[in-house]
Amino acid sequence: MADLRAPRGMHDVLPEDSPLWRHIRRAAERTAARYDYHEIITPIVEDESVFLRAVGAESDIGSKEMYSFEDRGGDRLALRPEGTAGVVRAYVEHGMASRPHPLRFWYFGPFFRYDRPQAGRYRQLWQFGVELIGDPTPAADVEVMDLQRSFYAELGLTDLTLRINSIGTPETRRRYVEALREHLAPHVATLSKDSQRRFETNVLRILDSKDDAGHPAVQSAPAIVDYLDDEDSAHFEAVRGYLDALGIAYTLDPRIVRGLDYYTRTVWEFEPPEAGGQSTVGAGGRYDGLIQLLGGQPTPAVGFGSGIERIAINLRDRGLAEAIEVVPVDAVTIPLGEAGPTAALKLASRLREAGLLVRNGTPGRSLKAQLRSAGNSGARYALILGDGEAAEGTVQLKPLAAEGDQRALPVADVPAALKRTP
RNA sequence: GUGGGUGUGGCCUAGUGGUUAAGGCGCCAGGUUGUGGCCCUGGAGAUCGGGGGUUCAAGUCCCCUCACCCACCCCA
Repeated sequence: MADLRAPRGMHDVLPEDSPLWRHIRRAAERTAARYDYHEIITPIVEDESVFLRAVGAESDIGSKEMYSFEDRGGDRLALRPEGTAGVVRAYVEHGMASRPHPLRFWYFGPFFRYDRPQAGRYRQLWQFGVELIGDPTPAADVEVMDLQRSFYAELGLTDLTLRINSIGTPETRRRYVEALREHLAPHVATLSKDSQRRFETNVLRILDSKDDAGHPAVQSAPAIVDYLDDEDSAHFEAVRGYLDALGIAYTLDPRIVRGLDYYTRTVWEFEPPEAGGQSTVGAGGRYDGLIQLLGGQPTPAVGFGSGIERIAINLRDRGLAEAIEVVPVDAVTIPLGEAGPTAALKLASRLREAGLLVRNGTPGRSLKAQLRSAGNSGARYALILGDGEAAEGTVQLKPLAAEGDQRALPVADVPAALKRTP
């Protein structure tokens, strides 16, 4: 066992895993472009207060899952635990309020949460997310949901279920929490230990409890949608109408409550059909209060974040990861003798300028060893260059994964011979 | 933070308390001087996660610890 290893909960993406990641990233880029979203790249580190104000110092993320530290100048900084706060900070800092609204952003990058690792949960995780800022209409919520749906569909994940809920305003939640507490109070003693704890700390979470899912008091609990005011109700109604019009299937789930403080009104999650532990692939919601919270003008906004690792897990589970195309090597040079290495270097360079994908062989190894390694690389051709070939300006073109017989040909003719036939 | 499971070369695995820890995959080399894939031969590579203990003897039993996996919790 190596004594040096990646930090706990953090993973290397090895070259053999990269094609899958690139595949996902490209799907994200293409989807965002189709909806006219623009990439924003914010620092991986922010002032700690950016996150504390956004996610709430009381939330788990804010209170115990942040990688916070003091830099040499004494500033309190933190590795970003999520994407929205940084985007909103940039929006406010750069005075984007004066740009024509709405504004559409997307991001793709690593995030950090100090949490105990398990399946689908990592201390460094990657997310693709979008933010639509300055559009208060229900159509904006649905545009973002539809973008997310389209992203998954492009990857072949067409069986995810969309669950939605509305959690209204902070005021709605306050009233609802009160009602919920009142409803559950007589039954606290019969709930699980975790739920008893949550009764004090975070009542909403009881609705999410695995242990108490079948508990009569939990099943008969009031739903937050019944506590929405007229405007929030109308908004949610409209969201559902648009989803229906688009033919996007969804289920109402009154148990989606959210750990982050900044969400308002519509919240949603995409989950695989056989939902297990860390199964949510991506989740989003409206956050009409956040921009003001971070020092901007009151501005409505909506967005989602989606975990790349969880997407990768789902693609692998469904056998969708193998189908990803890897561009094959066109040729491998095989230098032999005294003059081979120079000739190989020159030919390889020339072929690459012609747009071909060429691996240069390692001088000094036997022909047999070089051919073996060339064959394993999946290359279409081997280009054998020894003293004889160098002297007469030719090369032995040997098909490996391609059709045909080996033949000698002038170096100048190689680019044409290697041209891929479509 | 809580609970359960698992740690043997790069990977997968074998190994009733008893010589130098075995095999497969992979890697390297060779099977005559320049021709891959199949086959054959050889080689490199493991202080059996780490530390303590029991024993004449520990990969094997006990304790501690670390890591990974899984679940809770939490979250996207």
